[in-house]
Amino acid sequence: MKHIAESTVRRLSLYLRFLEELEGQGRETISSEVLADSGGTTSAQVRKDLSFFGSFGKRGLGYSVTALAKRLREILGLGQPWQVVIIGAGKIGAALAQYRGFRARGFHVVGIFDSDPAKVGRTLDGVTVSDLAQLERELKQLKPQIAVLTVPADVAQELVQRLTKAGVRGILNFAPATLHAPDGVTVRSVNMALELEILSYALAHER
Amino acid sequence: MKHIAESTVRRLSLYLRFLEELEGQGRETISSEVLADSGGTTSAQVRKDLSFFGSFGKRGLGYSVTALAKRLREILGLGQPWQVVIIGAGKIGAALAQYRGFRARGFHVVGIFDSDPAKVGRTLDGVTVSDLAQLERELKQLKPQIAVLTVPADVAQELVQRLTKAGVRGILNFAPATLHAPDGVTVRSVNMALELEILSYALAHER
DNA sequence: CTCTGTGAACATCTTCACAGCT
DNA sequence: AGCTGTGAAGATGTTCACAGAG
Repeated sequence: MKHIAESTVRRLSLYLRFLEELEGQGRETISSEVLADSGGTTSAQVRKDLSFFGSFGKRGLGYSVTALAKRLREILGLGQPWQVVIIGAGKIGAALAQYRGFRARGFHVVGIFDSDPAKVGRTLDGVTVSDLAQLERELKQLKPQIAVLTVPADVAQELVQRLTKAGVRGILNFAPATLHAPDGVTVRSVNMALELEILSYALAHER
Repeated sequence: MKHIAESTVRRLSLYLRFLEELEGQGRETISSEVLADSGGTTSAQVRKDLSFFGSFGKRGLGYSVTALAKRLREILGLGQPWQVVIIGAGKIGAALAQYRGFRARGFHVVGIFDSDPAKVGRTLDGVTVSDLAQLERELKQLKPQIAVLTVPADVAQELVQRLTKAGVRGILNFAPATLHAPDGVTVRSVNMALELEILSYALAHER
């Protein structure tokens, strides 16, 4: 398969979110025009995005809401559930552990780890916080494909190594650090302070 | 000034983070090559990014760490502090209110609002949660330039209207919704579930 | 001789515009 | 007639490669 741009994948997720809303409303078909508005883009962009994966629409009619939603779930890899572990049970880690949006999308939090003895043993949304020292041992059982990193920046890279060695293939990083991972392991970083700085730039440069 | 790509602004933030680390270490100059490694990019990209704003380096030598850091702070609009209000004192709102990285960068949380009576009156990191019904009245005093939205998706757009009317010019949105704002108001969205879905796509399509 | 600054070449992403199904 | 699917054109972002300052 040809390489697909991240911006395309991001839009596919937005389309899916909107399609699921429409499914709930019992709507049967939708045009690229309406789908475009929901994601803040253009109808041509919608059609181009979808065309990379096949022809799902009917000319003169539009797309079947349920069929397209199903197809998008497959494309995005949401057909099967993913096992997720959260590393770091601080404020953000705890908030994510209890975030309903994850489970709703098929991301199951199966483990939470922290090195702080005061946090180990607590339960967050039905999952007990384990000692980070037991990470390798527990991952053998849990076999998560994805890890969410909410630890201080200075230990983040070290944890990428440990997680990778334990078989994790995707990491969502919230630490303000540039991380390196071996081939075959995908790392995405979300950096709240950086998002505010981009906003700051925009405000400072308004004419 | 010519329009600057978001990807460029994002990299400038990363360069600044690394430069501040170097400042702490007492290092005086740095080459585009080393700066590139820190942000996961190339030396040509670094020089191009900086060239949009002027010539800050010395050929044969590199860039002065302190001078470049100072210049980047100005460019990013971090010269003066920003007043920030957080709308929504749930898990994520509370976590952000207490996040050290914001204050360190000159983003001051001056107000937190929630509509839940159980949360109003609580204190988070020295700021008392106010009733959302009092938003307009309190914003007249606080005069924040930036708002962080951590509310349910179905009320997010309505709050964009209220905040915009009250003079807020930048919104960082954590609700899973596509928001529309009038000209002159910048909205950025961070969507955790969507980031996991992009990861899911990458894992599902590994060869 | 080193390392910046920058046009030019290249690659990638978006928009246009229209042929062709339904 | 309506709306998709898609090459081609256009816009935007990145890399190359080298002249030239220190």
